[in-house]
Amino acid sequence: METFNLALPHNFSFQSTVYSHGWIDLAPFAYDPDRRILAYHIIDPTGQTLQLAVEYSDDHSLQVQYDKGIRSYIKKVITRIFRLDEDLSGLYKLADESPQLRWIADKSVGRLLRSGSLWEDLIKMICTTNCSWVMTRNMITNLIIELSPGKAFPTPEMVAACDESFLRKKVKLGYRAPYISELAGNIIEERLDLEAIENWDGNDETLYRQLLQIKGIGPYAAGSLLKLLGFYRHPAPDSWSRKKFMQIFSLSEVPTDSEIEKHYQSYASWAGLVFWLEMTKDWYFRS
DNA sequence: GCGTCCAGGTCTACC
DNA sequence: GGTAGACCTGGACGC
Repeated sequence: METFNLALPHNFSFQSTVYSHGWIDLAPFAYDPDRRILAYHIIDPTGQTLQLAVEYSDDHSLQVQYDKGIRSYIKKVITRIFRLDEDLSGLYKLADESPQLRWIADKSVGRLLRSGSLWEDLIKMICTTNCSWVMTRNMITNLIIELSPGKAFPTPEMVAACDESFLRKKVKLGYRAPYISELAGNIIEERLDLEAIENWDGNDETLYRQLLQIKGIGPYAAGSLLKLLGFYRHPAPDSWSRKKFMQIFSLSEVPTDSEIEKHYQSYASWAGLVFWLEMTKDWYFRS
């Protein structure tokens, strides 16, 4: 195994990023909470599967171990996963000005864990819709077991090569199979440019509408993907966070999405991230 | 053991 | 533009 260290932003928290949402629970991520090592597999552009292990180092850097591959590519992947190039100064300024939100800056939370690629994030997001978390986990695990011998998340080419009924029955994607099959085909045949989405520097509402054009991506999934792309305006609540909001604010019934949006609208471009952090605040105060 | 509900929603047809 | 019904699956729950 080879090793290198990656410098970190001063307000980076390894634990807060790892536990920022459910992605850590989905393969090919495998986290050892005792040793605090995050393992991950990814298929590089040459088609070989790389094995990575990431650990927080006391000198405030990430120690990255890898079995093979080009270091610059691995560095790019790790930077994407941990959001190392994300500028959250606006969020922390907002948090510093509010006693209610000060914990956000104190705990250095706000970096949402991502997969090694936007493609992987897209498929995982579709697999969170209209099902329990156990099913999401099973679908992602099945995709890897059935399609990718090296334990990494399969590429669009691997998915597009599969029969739709195989994806539906064997991988157990159910009615999501044609959506995911079509998405893989659109990427391969360059009808959908993931690079353009990944490097988006335009209006976030335009990007939101573009994401909604993808079959299987509705308001919840598009809003959640926007957060993973660094645009935090949309709360994009789901059934879990609606109930959590109801519990936190002692409401007698589940709030509507517009009620949630109204509650956070003063946070403007940070509204969606503040919403998610408030809903998950107890995660960061566990012993 | 069996039936029903619903989960980190979305799509389509219809009005 | 708003709404009803369908959609895979499997765990939880009531009976």
